[in-house]
Amino acid sequence: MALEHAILVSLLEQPGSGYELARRFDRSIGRFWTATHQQIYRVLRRMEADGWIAAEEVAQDGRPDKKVYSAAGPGRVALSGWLREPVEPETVRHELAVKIRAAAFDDPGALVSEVERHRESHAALLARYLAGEQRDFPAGSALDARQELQHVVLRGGIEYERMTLAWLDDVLATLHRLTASGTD
Amino acid sequence: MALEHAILVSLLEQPGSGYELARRFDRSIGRFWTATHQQIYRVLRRMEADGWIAAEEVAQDGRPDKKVYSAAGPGRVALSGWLREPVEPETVRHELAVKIRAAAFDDPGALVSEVERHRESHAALLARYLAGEQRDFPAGSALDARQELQHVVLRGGIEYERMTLAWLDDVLATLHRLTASGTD
DNA sequence: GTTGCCTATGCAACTCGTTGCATAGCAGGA
DNA sequence: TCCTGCTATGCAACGAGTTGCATAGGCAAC
Repeated sequence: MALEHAILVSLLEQPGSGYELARRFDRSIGRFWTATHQQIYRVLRRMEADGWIAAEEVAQDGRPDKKVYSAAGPGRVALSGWLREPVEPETVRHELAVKIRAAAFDDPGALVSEVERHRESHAALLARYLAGEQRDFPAGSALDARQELQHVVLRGGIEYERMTLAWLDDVLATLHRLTASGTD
Repeated sequence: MALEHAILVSLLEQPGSGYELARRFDRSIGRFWTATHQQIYRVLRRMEADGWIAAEEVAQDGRPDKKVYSAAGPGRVALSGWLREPVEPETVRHELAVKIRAAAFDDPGALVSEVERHRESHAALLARYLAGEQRDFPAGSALDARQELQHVVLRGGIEYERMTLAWLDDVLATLHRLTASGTD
C-alpha cells in the first residue's frame, strides 16, 4: 500500500524512468522498501493515471526510448497526507528466527553454516553503509534538511547491522554450545 | 512461503487448533512471523491434505468443537529439509524510514508525534520482552536445547528493541534540530 | 557471427495476504 | 433483555507481490 509513496519520495529526490527506479530499489531505497520492476511499472501507470506523477518521453540514441517520471502536484499532496497518517503495524517476516526455533526439533549444528553466511552478508552490508556514510556525510560537513534526514536513516541501517552482527555471534555461540554438549 | 514452517514449529512446540495458533501468532510466534486466522486456517487445511499434520476432533462443553492439529512425520521431514535450505532474502518494508526521507519534502515537524508513538510502543515491547526473559529464563537456571534456542531468539528481540529505541531518539533529536532551525 | 548481457517496457498467470462477512453457542454486564 | 465479546471455523472477493516469458535494439567478448 505504500509502494506509491516510496516511489514518490524517490522521484522527488530525483526524476527517473521505471527502469531507473527499479535499479534504485535494488540499491538505496530498496534497503527499506523492496520492489520488482513489475510492481514498479504497474504502480507507475496507476500513479500517472491518477495524476500523481507526470511522464515525459525521452528519446535516446543507442538505447530504447524511456519515459521519465517526476512527481506532480497531486502526488505531493498525497504524500503530505500520508505523512500525517499513523503507520500501520509492519508485518514481520523473520525467517532465521523461525529456523532457530525449528532447530530444537532437528540438529542445531545444521544451522551453523547458514548463520555464518548471514553473518558475512550483514558484515558486508555494514561495510558498505560505513563507506557510504564517509563518502556522503563526512564529519564536520554542513548538511541541509534532506541530507540530515537521509543520514539519520543511514545511521539506523548502520546500527541495525551492528546489532544483527552481535546477535548472530550470540546465535553461533549458542549453537556451538548445544552441538558440543549434544555429541558428548 | 514459510508460514507452513512457522506453523509446524509452533505445533511441534505444542499441538493446538487453528484458533489457538492464531492467538499464538498474535503473541509469541507473531514477533517474527505474522499471520491472520484466515491464512492459518487455509494453510492448515493444505498441510493436513499433504499429510504434514494430523487433526483430531475434540468436543468441548460450553464451547464449539475444535480440531487439534499436531505435526506428523512428513511434516518433520519437510521441516528438516527446509532447515537445510538457504533462507531467501527477506523483503524489507520499513515504512517509517520512507516517511523520514519523505519529510524532507514536507514539514519534518509533522513526524514528531508519529515517531514518539513508535518510541512508546517499542519501549512497551522491550519491557514485555524483559519481563518474559526474567520469567522464563531466570539467571543461573539450567536450560535444555529448546529453551536455549528460544532464549537466543528472545535476546535478539530485546537487542532489536534497544537498538530501535536509541535510533528513534536519534531521529527525534534530528527532527527537533531541523524544525528549530527551520522556524528561525 | 553468435552468444550473452544491458537498457527499457510490458503481458499473463499465479500465489500470497487482507478484508469483510457469516455462523453459532455461551457468558457477562447494562 | 439486549448488547457486547469470546471461542471456533469458514467463504468470497479483492489487492499485493512473484515468476516466467516476450520484445527489441545495441554492445562487447569469444
